[in-house]
Amino acid sequence: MVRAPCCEKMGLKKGPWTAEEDQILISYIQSHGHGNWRALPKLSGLLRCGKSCRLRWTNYLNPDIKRGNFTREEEDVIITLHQMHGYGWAAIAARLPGRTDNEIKNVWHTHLKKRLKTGTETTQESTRENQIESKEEKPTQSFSSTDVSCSGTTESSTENSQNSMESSLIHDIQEIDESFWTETLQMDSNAKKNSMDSMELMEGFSSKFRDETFLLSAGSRDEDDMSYWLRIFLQAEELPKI
DNA sequence: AAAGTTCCCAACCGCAACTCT
DNA sequence: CAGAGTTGCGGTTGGGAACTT
Repeated sequence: MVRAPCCEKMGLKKGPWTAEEDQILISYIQSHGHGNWRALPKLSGLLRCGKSCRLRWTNYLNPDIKRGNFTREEEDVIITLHQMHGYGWAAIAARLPGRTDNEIKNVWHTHLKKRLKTGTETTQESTRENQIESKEEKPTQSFSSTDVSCSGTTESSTENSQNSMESSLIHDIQEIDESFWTETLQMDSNAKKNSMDSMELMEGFSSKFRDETFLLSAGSRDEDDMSYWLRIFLQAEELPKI
């Protein structure tokens, strides 16, 4: 497969985006959508390659993106899913509404890796990080709950109660077997074919669960409540094949 | 206050998968 | 079915901000 020439084309701008460029991209997508990224720069008048436009939009300008720091719960979700998926950032991002794969990747490399390391150094559990570092063997569903809950070693007493809740959730996550992810990823693939985006997929999940009524035990729906999504994952094992 | 170092994140690169003709 | 074009993903990097000496 011959790679299509991209930014090396003369005349295309690289580097940080200016506010004007952002505005052009936003207004163009708002009025025309982004059917063809490659044609978008030409049509919108931007001196950027389509790839750069797509990245700028998906990682920064998209209004669906949740800005700001990651919550403790989000970080724990990343750690947990990472231990299951390996470096499947896109798969993890699909399960953290409003977060991008790039963002998650950055958080992992800047915070979570260290956090895990610090945690593992202070406990008897030092093997997991080594396994992760050793270039990601196939992700496995069998891991110790202490691997995750040990992260962040010096917690305040208020955080301790939160940690115990997280530990409980994480313990539940361990119960999800590989077939869940196989099926979920298959759903992702099918959803892509149907042009569903990840949010629609998640909505599909939640409405499906509501239909099944077992969401009754999952608490109230709140887009920003990571516990909600965690519970969705936990109960997804019972999801009938779509 | 200045120089050096570390941290963080937006953006780029290259590959692979997917879609279209 | 093959090949060209397009999109998505993960790895990596450049440079500004924050911190330390």
